[in-house]
Amino acid sequence: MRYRRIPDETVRRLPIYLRGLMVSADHGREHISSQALADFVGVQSWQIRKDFSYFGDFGTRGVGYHIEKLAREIKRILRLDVIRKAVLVGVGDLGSALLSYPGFGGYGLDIVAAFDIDPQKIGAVINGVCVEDSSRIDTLRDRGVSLAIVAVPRTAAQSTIDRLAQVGIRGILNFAPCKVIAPHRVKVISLDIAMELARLPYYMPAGGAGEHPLAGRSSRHRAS
Amino acid sequence: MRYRRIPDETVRRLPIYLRGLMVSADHGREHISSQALADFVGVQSWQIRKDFSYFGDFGTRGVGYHIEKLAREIKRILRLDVIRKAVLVGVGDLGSALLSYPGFGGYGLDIVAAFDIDPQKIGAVINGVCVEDSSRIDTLRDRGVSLAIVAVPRTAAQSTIDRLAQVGIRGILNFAPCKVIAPHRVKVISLDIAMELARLPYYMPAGGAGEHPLAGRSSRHRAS
DNA sequence: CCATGTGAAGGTATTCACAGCC
DNA sequence: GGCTGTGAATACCTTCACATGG
Repeated sequence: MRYRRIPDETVRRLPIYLRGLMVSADHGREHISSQALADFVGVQSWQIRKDFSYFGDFGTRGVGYHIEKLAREIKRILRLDVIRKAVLVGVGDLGSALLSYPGFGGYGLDIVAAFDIDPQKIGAVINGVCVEDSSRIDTLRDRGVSLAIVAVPRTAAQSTIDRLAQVGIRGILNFAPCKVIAPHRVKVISLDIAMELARLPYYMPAGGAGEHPLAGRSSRHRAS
Repeated sequence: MRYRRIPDETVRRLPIYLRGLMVSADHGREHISSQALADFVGVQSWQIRKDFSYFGDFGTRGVGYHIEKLAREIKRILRLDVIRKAVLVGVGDLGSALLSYPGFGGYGLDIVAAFDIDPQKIGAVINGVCVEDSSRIDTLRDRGVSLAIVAVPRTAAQSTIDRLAQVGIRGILNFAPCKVIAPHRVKVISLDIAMELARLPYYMPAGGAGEHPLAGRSSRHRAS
């Protein structure tokens, strides 16, 4: 059935499929079955078919999915079919690493500017991007940027996000380990690296010292 | 009711509560209500109470939760009640940033070693940790390390994880953008930064160019 | 009274099994 | 024969409403 609402969990998996398809496309094959893609990306084949079923029929029965076409379609759905400009705020260790991070290009994401309040850092050029003073965030209004990555200390996160929201940024990836709020028109996704690592010990099978008896090995959902 | 299985989604939120409690403890208060904690961490109050209900009665009706006691209890459940040693493999830009990342300590996580194959990097000291040759991963067997962070290129991820599994690592946080497999006794959580950023455009309310009509503003689950 | 803890209801996502089509 | 697409069944999680206890 076409055009049901796409579940959030499906949206979460679409980039995984896209990543797999982009790598898979290099292998020279033209079509791929849900089973083959499943093996490649680590999701069950029926889950893949179900996910794809939410937005029409891309597959050919008996053949599989046309890799190129499917990748294009997923990009369209995720709105990754245009180059999108992003900026980085907070050029600390993590921020610098993100500026040099090669993975964004594959999704059509392009970091075009970086900001920091530290005079020592302003003027530095990292991976072709010049670090500007944070006060110049205001100039973003006219630069056609829709995305921002926030890698500032916790105490500066909320004010940074307020500022970005004011100048028309519409999506923010936040690395600061705290709750932040933004206007409805701005979507924020938060990523707390330490928290992810902190989740690991719970799932590690017993084997060290005193262990509690609760941890179920269940996890149907997102294994990671 | 005590001792039902703890839902995965609850486990995912426990570190959020812990983070909030640790910050909140500094404010001098001794007790906190589910409502106050809810406002602070950005989760609904009944969700918090439900989550806590899976592992016994920590609260006092009419008063709230004892911050110190609750934090200790959450740490115990997440098995963060001991200092855990972690290692980093892959000292590139991201790896270096992670070595300097100050957030792990709060959860009792301590990065005690780092590995890379690049001779240029071996011997360097970052944040008090000396970079060793990757061949020395084998020496981990006797160093009492249970966690590893993998920040190597995609092509090296699987072999790195195989190696870590062999020497007794039991939990891995993987930053390489690909599917990886590990023995059952090893829990892997994967984090693909570019993929998170790629998820943003889908959720950004219309306002630019041609937009598709599907994006529901639903998202009951994890807003981020 | 105030705030917790929890059955019950409601909603969402996963999993199955197979009809339908190439 | 092989593979997709999907209703139905199942499992899980969220949300509500209120009994229960300090």
